[in-house]
Amino acid sequence: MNPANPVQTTTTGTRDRIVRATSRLLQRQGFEGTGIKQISREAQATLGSVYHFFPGGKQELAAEAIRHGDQEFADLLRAGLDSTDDPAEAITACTRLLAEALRDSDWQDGCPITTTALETVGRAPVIEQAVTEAFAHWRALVEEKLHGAGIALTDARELAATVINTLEGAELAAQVARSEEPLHLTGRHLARLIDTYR
Amino acid sequence: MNPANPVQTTTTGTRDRIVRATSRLLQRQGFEGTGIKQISREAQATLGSVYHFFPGGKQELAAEAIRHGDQEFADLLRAGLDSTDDPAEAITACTRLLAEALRDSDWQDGCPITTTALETVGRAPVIEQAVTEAFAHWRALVEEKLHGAGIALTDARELAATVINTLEGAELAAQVARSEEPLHLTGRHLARLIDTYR
DNA sequence: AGGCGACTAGAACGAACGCTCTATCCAGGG
DNA sequence: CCCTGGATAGAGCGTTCGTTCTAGTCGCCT
Repeated sequence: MNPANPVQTTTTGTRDRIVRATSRLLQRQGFEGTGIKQISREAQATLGSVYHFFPGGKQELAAEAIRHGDQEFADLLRAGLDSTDDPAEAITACTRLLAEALRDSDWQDGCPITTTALETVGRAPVIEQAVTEAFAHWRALVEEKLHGAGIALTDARELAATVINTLEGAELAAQVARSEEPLHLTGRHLARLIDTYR
Repeated sequence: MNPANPVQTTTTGTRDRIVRATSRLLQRQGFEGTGIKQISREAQATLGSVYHFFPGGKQELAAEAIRHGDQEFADLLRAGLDSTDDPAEAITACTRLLAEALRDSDWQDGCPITTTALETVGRAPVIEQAVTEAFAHWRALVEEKLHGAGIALTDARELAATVINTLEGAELAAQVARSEEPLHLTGRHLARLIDTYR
């Protein structure tokens, strides 16, 4: 319990496995379609462990998994945005990364939080909070890039919101159609839109 | 059974109530979150009636409900698109209608098919088929409008895809944020994008 | 009048759900 | 050496799930 001590590895190991497994399952089958027992099985943990770490039950666990997905998506976004100085090119780089990840997962891994967000909107405040924060987080990353490239702050903020929303929609379309095209197309259109602001 | 006869009212009444109730429930709570018993309760029908009209069970029923939602959304889209000749203005009219409908339902009724689409992608072919057709249907409506307004066919087709995808993303954002703003913002950005093609 | 098919009605099935509970394990401190 | 408390383990609770099944009602055709 000494805060100076390194965290014990077994504990964080189990908790972390549970969160990761939950995040992936929510991404692929949504909140209602994922059972706690399936999570514990997939995470190689027992039911007891799950409720030990998440006494708030499924909702608390899902909220934590959403935060994990938030970070995951933010990492991909950052990788795309940092790949070039040009803001329009940077967005198309993001769509390219998203398309690759989606294809490589056999069209299974779309946005890690959208399905759960839609299922629980207006009925699970703990989860909704995590979702709201994730979207704000992603918008902030894009906004910073656009503003840093010389776009006026208000324009950058508004564009960032549309960029994130459009990426969400394109990812959904790509997943349903099992095709990278909606994402690539969206990349081109977003780049064109951004270029009208310079 | 004479095809010239008017359809018997009671039969279509019950079937129709079941489809409508299913459509609304899928829109609000998704596929996994909606039970057949809840549907029969809400539709004022019995379990027997549900399985009588939809022997394929939950999936067949959901597919039919998706087709219903397809028509519903298409009607709204047409209303927006027909409200003016200018294609860019027409799209913002659509975002306005969507924002109103969402607000008036207390942020409950987003896109009627997205949640179910995400939950069942890659695991319920009957539903996926209906989803694919709905998206294609909506794209076609927008494409026709854009092409009719003088935009080249290829550009119109590509733009239509992005328009639909972006509307999906904006509706999701608006629902989560309980705000009309993402939709209005998207309307302005899409209009701007479309205007670059003229 | 009789029968037939469309439709309604809901009890019952096994399986799975989220969650609670008790029992056990085990490392670190007294 | 035992004690303590975090962590693991899984049986079992009551409920609901999707589906099946049998029984009954009703209107229409011959």
